[in-house]
Amino acid sequence: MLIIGTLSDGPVRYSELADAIPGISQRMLTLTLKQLTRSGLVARTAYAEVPPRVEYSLTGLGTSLLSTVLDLAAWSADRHTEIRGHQRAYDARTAADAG
Amino acid sequence: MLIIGTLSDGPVRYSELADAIPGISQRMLTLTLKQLTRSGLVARTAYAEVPPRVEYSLTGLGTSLLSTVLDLAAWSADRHTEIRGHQRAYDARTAADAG
DNA sequence: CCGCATCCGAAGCGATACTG
DNA sequence: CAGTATCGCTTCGGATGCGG
Repeated sequence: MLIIGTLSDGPVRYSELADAIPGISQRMLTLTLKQLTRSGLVARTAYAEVPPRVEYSLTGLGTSLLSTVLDLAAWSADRHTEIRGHQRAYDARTAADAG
Repeated sequence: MLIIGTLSDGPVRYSELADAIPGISQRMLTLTLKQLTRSGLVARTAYAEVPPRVEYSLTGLGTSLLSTVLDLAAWSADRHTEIRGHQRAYDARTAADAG
């Protein structure tokens, strides 16, 4: 989902994806990009240059998923604080039960 | 996501969720329900009966995510065959490269 | 010089057995 | 019925090496 969202503005390089999605491991990024490419949501373009460059972009199929993903991202951003509050309250309640 | 979608029609029992989501393990179902409850998306209601009964339902916060989740489910159902085709083509190409 | 395959210890999962 | 505790195996993250 985060990868799809990051590709919304056009082609993005591998290292730019890694920077745009903090916390993702190199392994997971490579693996997920491979799955997305395999499923036809993302296109991979390698340029035979020095230094080497690989760009990933959304296909038509990938773009058809974009609006839903952006909806989800907006929902997540809007409710993030509220959800955090619920989690803190829940954890406090759980800690109280444990003590 | 599948849990949210399953709860769209009203309260659902634990075992009904397990039946509605084939392939999910007991562990993952319990763990995910706990996370959703902790985040305030799902409410857990236990009835002191024999046999015991526990119902899970969407909160207001959970319901606010429902439309996006249903969009995603619809997209998934619509594009499923197309995506499978891409995967098969990709695998055939990969196998050819390997051989 | 970037992108990514590979190796290793650690964490997570699914299946099973068991409890209130 | 609705979970929790345990075990074996898969998968993950981080470090390293190499092809293009």
